[in-house]
Amino acid sequence: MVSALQKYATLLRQNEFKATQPRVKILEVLDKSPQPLTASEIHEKVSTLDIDLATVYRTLNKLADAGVLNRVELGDEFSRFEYKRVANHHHHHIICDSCGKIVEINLCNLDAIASDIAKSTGFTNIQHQVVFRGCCERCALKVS
Amino acid sequence: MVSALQKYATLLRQNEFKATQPRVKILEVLDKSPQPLTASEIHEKVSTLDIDLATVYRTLNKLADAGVLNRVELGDEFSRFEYKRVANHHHHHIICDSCGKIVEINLCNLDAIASDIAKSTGFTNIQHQVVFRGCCERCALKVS
DNA sequence: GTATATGCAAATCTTTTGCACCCCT
DNA sequence: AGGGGTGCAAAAGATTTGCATATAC
Repeated sequence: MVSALQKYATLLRQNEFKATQPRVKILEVLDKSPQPLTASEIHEKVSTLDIDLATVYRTLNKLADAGVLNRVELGDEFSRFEYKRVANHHHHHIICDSCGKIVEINLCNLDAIASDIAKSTGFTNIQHQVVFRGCCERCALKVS
Repeated sequence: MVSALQKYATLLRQNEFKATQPRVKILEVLDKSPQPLTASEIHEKVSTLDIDLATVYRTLNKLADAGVLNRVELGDEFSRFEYKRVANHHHHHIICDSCGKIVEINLCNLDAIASDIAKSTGFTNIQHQVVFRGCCERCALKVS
């Protein structure tokens, strides 16, 4: 228990942040979540500590800027955040249009396309961001 | 001049909308724009007619739902809209991180990936949405 | 004439910010 | 002790909505 929280405190100090209770708790919640979470979802999950929503936002922004978290945009009005488990591990997500479930996708062959785009548009330093949407297995059963 | 506006009026009536002045003007602005526009950008461009921003939003949402416009999400806080020139013409966009310029991308080989994802995740009916970001030629010159 | 669309104002929702106080280090 | 971090409240910015009036058909 204590050692688990130490892990987050150490991670914070390594990135020149003070290891405060709100930050440790937020990291714990994100580490344990199987999918990226919105600020509001995180705020609910840490409600036992009465952490202010503004603190959640400030923490998420700072940790994402420092590279401790990934900021995930899925094309709706929310920014989501996920614990970065492997440094720079490149992946994408698929979100269920019906229930909002999000699953990680590890296939990606867009780098070849990027060089074609560079050639045709003159853009350089091309990054990409992909979101898949669909209907998850559970929701497919409900509908039919 | 009149015939050009007739084109939008006809398009509106074909989709069971009344051909009002605000709607015709909004369609004209989007048709003439080389890139997708935000509600606020459209509102500025139609400022000669004193169209309310709420009307712009309502028009954009209805026309996008009806399939007359494409709703474009580029991972920032704005929804953008583009005139649909060819029915269901599938494409993506690249946006310059420096000046915000948006260019259309017509390459897309993600359909093959979609079937792999279906196999590994159980999701069905998979759509995708891709945003490329980079530095456009003009901005690359400025920086160097 | 009637249903629909618009303008105006107010509300909603996510996210940010100012400021006084608190607590890591 | 000192400076960053937090809570609280208010603000900001995109988008939506209620309602009375205006307009297309």
